[in-house]
Amino acid sequence: MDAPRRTRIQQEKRELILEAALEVFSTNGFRGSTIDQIAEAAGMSKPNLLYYFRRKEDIHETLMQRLLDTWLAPLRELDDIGDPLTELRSYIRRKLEMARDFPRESRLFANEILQGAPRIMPMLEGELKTLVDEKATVIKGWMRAGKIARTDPWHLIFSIWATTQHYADFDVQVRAVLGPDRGGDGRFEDAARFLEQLFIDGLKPEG
Amino acid sequence: MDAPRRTRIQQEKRELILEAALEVFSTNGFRGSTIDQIAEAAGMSKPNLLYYFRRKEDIHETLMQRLLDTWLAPLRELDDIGDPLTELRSYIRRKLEMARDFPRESRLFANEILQGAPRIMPMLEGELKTLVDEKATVIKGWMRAGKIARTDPWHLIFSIWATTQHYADFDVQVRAVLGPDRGGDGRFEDAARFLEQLFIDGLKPEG
DNA sequence: GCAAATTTTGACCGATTGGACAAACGTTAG
DNA sequence: CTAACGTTTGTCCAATCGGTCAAAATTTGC
Repeated sequence: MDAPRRTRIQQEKRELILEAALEVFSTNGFRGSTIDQIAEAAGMSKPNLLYYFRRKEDIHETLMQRLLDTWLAPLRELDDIGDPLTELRSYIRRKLEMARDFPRESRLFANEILQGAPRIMPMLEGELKTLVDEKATVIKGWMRAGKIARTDPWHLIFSIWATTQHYADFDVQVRAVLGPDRGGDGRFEDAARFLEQLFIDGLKPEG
Repeated sequence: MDAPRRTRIQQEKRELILEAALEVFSTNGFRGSTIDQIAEAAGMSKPNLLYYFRRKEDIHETLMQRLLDTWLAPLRELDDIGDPLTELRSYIRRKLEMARDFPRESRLFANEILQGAPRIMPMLEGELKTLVDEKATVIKGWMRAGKIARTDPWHLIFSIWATTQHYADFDVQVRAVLGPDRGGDGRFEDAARFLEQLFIDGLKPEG
């Protein structure tokens, strides 16, 4: 690997650009975003931005690489030690917190997948699949031990991704449907309570 | 309302264009799609296409209007008659079938929401919110009657949307993770089985 | 303080884009 | 057959796009 060897200004400005690009890319998609938009959001001129990143794709690629690490962190933490139901509950909670705290990252990822994941397909089939398969084995162990109900571990993970990321990716729809009164900051706590109940007990009446 | 008064050729060609545009828009987003791409997919020249739809936005708008009707149909069908758990089960099944049979429509919708729903926001706050509120009342009735567990009806509906649409919107990721053997046509039946179990019984071990 | 290296800018370029337009071509009703 | 109408095409345009480049301004190392 090549040593970056970056100036102080380079480090700062690159961060500034990446922050601006995250904002722009996550709301307009890659092709829907222009270098001018990113440059303006970063408070600099287009040629100046291109001094730090020579191509538009380089910005997107750098953003993507950083994203993937933090994005998979919660799943990596899912561990065999501790009570299985508690482990799953806290995985759901962590994912929901990420949707709340990093909605732009979630949307950037969603945009990429929606468009067929042209730039991260190898990572999906490689690193991601390996990690999920590994965790699926852990979950299967819990099922064999009678700690949680027997079901499909892969689709379980999908459903956790889907329900939690929904609150970032479909945020405008969630807020529109909940309305001004219920769509405020409390919506994430409501979601957390609901998801816990759903994943643990399901919908069938008690008794 | 103005009478369309369309020729036979106009009807046919407009359908052809809309079909091509659905394909292109759903995979590239609005800004990521060009009139040339749509024209080529429809097998006609760009000026010819512009004879039937004067602006690119007109195509998208027409597509969106049609989409919304069919998109909300399953929720409209959710009815007070019949067994509540059965009703919910078949709502989930219908939504999953739509994800399987109309993935392009799902992605078109997801793209629009991801970008802040600039063109359908009034519909989300109006028609959609009204419908969801109405069905939430029905579900609340089921809870009061002890037919299903007490929980938040709105977030329940969100979670059904999220889990089912995930199989259309994140299809490439689902297939990449499941791999060639489990990612084939059977993945929807696996998903249906899993979701039914999740929503009815949850994950806690039987006993 | 000065020279070298780094950063910023304005002007510019070719390619692509959404769209206009008039002329050519086809279809249809009388 | 023909005139009116509907359809298709080639050409063109202005705006926007990603990106280049050399010169100016600034920072940095000594």
